[in-house]
Amino acid sequence: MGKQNLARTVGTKGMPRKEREQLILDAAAEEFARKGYARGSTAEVAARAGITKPLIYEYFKSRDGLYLACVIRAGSRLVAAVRSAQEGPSDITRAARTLEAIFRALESRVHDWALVYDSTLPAEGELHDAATVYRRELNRLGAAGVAEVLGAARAGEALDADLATHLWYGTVSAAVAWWRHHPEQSAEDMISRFARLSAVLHPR
Amino acid sequence: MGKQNLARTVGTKGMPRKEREQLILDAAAEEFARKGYARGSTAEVAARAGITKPLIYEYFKSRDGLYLACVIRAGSRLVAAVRSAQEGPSDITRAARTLEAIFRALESRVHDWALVYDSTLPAEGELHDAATVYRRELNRLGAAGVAEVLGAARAGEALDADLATHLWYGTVSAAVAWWRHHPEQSAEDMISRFARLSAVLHPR
DNA sequence: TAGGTAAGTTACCCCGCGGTCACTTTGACA
DNA sequence: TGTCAAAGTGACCGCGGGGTAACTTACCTA
Repeated sequence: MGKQNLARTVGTKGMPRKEREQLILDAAAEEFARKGYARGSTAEVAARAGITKPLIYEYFKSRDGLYLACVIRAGSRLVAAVRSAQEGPSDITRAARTLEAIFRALESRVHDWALVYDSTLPAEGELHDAATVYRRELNRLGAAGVAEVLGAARAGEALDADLATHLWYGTVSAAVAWWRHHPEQSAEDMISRFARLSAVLHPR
Repeated sequence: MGKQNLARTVGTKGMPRKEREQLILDAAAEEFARKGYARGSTAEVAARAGITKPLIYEYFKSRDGLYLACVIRAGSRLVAAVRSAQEGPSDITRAARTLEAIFRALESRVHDWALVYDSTLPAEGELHDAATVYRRELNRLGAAGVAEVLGAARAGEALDADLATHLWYGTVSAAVAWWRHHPEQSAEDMISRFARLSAVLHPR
């Protein structure tokens, strides 16, 4: 008795491991989102988290390991949100629902998007693979909505659909980037802005 | 006589200065566009250009000076192309003309776009200022086209117009990024793809 | 309260890259 | 063909950042 959770607390200096882990991840997400994968530094992350560099390596093995954890957390959250927005009618409204889900998921976590879509990630390797998994899945889900907007306009070649999907996420990325410069906007604000614009562009 | 252009040719080892300058700029543009400002290295640029590092510093003073020259060349070309596309009727066709001008200007120079819109540029300083000048000008020109598409839909707030302009360039950037992955496409191909897509999205 | 173990830190190594200096090579002209 | 200035290079420095070894500190148990 009194021994079963010994290993959990022994040596705990100041903070339980899980909690500190999230703290580091928060700091890293902010740092990497601000400066990008290429320019973000582990020392800076440590400073933000109020600890020192070696502790980060104790927790995450390497700089890439740290970024990987960030991407996984951000990516899986996003995918879950977008996935749950797929329920409902399979018509033009799906694209709007998807978009709204993205904005709501990013509320007060705007930088998560930048982690998954960081353009300075290496072109190969574990990190690239992980990011690609989330991008591909978000792409797949987004493509469904895009396809329904394009509707029966089957005329286009296969590449047109591919391009359209890229444009979709390019546009969303631009919107998110704009949002980061206007942090006073709520998710609902963004949603209604987008609704207004798309009404002008696509009057049905 | 025979002395007036002495200073031009004396010591010319292998190649006149202007020519080598363009050669270095080509190599740098490719390197920086591939890896981004943050990760591009001067040694690699030198290798691509078939010379050594100190010569780059002889020609361009510093790494930032080199990038600056790249941005100026790329940015001024783009601005000139887009500007000349503004002549013509002030109606919905302007946005299309602007877009076409961009694609044509980028034919066989796709990476020029990435140089001006590189997201890893420092947030302040001479380099940032220069890039901002071109971005702002392209933005201003693009905004005119966007405004005419939005038309009399004055209903939106002022911020909506700002957002719309950002979305415009986000979308163009996405298209250019897609183009870089499909280099076999010609500018005309891209233009007609875009025409098809926008016809579906915005049937008038 | 003694001691053992995990948590956390200090001080260091190493490498890549921006940047430079002293030296060598080239070619136009007398 | 010898000379001299410009063109070009090899070898080096300093610094910043990833990564690690060895020490110190805090907490839990007996």
